Amino acid sequence: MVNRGVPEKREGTGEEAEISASQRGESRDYVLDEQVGFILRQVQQRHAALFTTRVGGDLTPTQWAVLAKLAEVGGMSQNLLGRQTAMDNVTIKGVVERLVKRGLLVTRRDPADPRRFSISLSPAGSAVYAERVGPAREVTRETLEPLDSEERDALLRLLSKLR
Amino acid sequence: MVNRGVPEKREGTGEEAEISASQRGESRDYVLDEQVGFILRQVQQRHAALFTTRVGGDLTPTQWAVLAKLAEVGGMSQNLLGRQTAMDNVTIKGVVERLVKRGLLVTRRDPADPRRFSISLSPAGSAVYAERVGPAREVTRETLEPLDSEERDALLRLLSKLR
DNA sequence: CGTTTACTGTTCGTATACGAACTAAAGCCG
DNA sequence: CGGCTTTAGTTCGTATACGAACAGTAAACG
Repeated sequence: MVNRGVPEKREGTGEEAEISASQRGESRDYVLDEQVGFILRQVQQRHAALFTTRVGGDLTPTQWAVLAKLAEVGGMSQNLLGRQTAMDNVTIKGVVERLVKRGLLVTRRDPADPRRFSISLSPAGSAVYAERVGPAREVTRETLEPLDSEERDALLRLLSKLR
Repeated sequence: MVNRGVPEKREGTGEEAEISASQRGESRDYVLDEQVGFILRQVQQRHAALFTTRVGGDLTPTQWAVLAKLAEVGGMSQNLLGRQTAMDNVTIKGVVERLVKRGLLVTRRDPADPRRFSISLSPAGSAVYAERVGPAREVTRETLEPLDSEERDALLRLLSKLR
């Protein structure tokens, strides 16, 4: 049903505004709703909404990722933490800053390398993690709820290939 | 106390981090890298990077979505456009605003309903769409490149269920 | 040893994304 | 008609996300 041949070609440039490209039929079928990037964005929006509902609006998915990673492997430098949680060094800085301000993280200068400082969970951070890891699992479960067990495995396998 | 045979490795940063929940074994296995939300975020990051490379940094995926939707179905109100492109009314406002400022969109008040105005592509907007729809297709192709044809269909089918 | 390169963290600017609260106008209904 | 609800669009505030450019230090290497 979907045209898969993909012969690339030609754009007529001199055109009138009101007649859309697809209406002229000159560009084969670029349907927004079928583009993987657009679908991905919507799935992530749904996930984020579930996260807010279940885990709570005072913790965002990115902030949770930081707490979870630190709970998982312990303290590490800010930049490494960013890499482990898929954030660039500007983003991780902001996230850490806000979590420190809320008392969930503690930072301390690394004596071996004065450029970096080690970041770890505070007792309050550990408590928040312990308290919300259940809801966080629920979010994962609910996100995948429309799929059966076999489909879930397949999806995670395929998505992981695209990371 | 649940002591499984899974040895949690410490990082060699030479510090005594808090004892993590997973190290205590009190929370069964919440591994960030296996959570669908975390994977989704990474896949979207990869897609966004490809988009910037291929389509160009002066157009974001969301801006492209607006152009593509308008090219597909023609003019419509701002809020409807937002719904069609999966943006809330605040986000779509900002996106439209920036595209109007760049001359890619035109707006005009709806005489039948003075609250709303109709948004459509300007000639310049149509030209930009025609010029970049090819690269945009490339982005979709490259994003899915790690998968074979069968896997791509499966992924899109599964993702669509989670929208 | 000193130079070059790489890494850590920073600030600045721009662009999504969304909750909350608001104005104004349309639609509905008794 | 008048009142209630819904919708279209706006403003404000906060939180990712990332490119670009920067300073300071570590590491590599000749």
